[in-house]
Amino acid sequence: MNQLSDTAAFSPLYKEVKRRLTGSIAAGEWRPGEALPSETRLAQGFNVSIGTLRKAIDELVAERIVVRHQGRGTFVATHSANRLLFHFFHIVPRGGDKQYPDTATLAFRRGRAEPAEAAKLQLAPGDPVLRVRNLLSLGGRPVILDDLVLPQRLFQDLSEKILTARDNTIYHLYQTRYGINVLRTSERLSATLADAQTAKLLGLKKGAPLLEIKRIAYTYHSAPVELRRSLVDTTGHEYFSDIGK
Amino acid sequence: MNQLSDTAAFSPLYKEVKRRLTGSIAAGEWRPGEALPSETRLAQGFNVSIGTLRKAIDELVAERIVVRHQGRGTFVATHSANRLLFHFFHIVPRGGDKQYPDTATLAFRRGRAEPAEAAKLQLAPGDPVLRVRNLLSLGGRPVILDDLVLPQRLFQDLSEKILTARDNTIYHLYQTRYGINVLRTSERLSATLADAQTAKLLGLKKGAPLLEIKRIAYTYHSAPVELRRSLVDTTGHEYFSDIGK
DNA sequence: AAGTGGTCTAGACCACCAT
DNA sequence: TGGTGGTCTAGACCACTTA
Repeated sequence: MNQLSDTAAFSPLYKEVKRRLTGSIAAGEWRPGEALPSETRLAQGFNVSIGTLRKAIDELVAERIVVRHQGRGTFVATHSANRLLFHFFHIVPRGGDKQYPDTATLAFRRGRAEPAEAAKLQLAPGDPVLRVRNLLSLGGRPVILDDLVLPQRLFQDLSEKILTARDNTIYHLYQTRYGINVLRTSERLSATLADAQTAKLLGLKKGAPLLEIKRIAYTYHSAPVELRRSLVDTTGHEYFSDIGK
Repeated sequence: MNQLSDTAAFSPLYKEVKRRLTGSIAAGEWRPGEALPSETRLAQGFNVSIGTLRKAIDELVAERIVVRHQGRGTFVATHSANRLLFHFFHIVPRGGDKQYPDTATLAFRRGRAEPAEAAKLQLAPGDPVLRVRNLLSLGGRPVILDDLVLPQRLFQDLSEKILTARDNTIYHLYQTRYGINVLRTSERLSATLADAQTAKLLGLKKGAPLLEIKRIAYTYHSAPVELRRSLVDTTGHEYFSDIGK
């Protein structure tokens, strides 16, 4: 008796449940780190069986939108330092263990979106954006130069002070202060040569080989929220990527 | 009444079913492209409920070991050209669509595993290996130089003739001729500069920036089957990586 | 029409966590 | 001890493919 959804397009019941749950999370009904109601209660609330409710949550778990803890409950995923380190940060020492980067903000400016940037961020050309330049160090040595472009609209009151005062990752700041949860990234990598300015910042000679990473970060419903270009000195570090399983 | 597995270690019933299915597939009981028995029959065979059987297959699908087709059956996954293109081949034209590479084999030699290679391939140093050098072209221009190291033991009769006579991807050859199904890869990327020989092969100047990719390819049970080093001219192409969702 | 996978249900029991 | 998620069952019906 629940098979008929009120929308015109057909879709399985558990997809509809998943959509409503995602909507509630995106709307902030349960904040990151908070527990959802128990499966029994949610199933009753949606008027579906526990099996159907669980199938919906299975997919949210697979997409890392929520996390289950047996005996405790189901929680909205957060950007803990560990999650960043193991999920969105791909630079590791050659033959060593992962380590946390130290970030120094070199520049913070307001500007307007170039046409190419606007297209990637789904903005109109000329829309206001924030431009941030960070220098990341690993093991005390500068390794990564990051240039970020953020839609001003999504980060209303973000200032250099707020940015540098954070005591956690930048994605954690997006999440806690602006309710923006980065879930997915798309990256394009290539090799390039250091120009004079970049070489100086990274302590290299002009013309040294650098790994260039262009990233688009997305939140719920594949909405883009950040553009990032990284230049990496791969003398002592590498980018890793595991595909499958 | 099925809860008790005959092994000492506890594990859910569906994991045991999954393990047996993986074992049968790895043993060649059903070849790639062939259909498994229907879910009803499998459930009866394992003496479990259809739900439990489906949960086991769900995980095999997630790991791309099998593929389901509604109304037709469940099939052991194959390395179709499309699967390679969309799953294991990450070089795309800047701002263009994916295309298939043309491969030319430049060298085929027998040798012995260096210590570092042996460790990555889980061999003993000095074990016999095959060394293959391929030049891959996209849009008629050479873009990628590949150097492969393969354990001789896994590719008994592989010769330059067999390698170059293939009419499909190299992973398809592994699968059809040697029963080796590449499921997962682990890659490390860095930037480097072209030496004289590489520059000549790729039509570049010595010292041009190149993307270096070191890959280990794995089959069932995370057994390594191939070592690969790629040098990519990223003038007109990029490496892409999508994380999440 | 027959057979396959896909969805959904209702309920039992187990493993784990907090108290 | 009570509540949570995790596993397992048995069966009904739907959607899709093939003959």
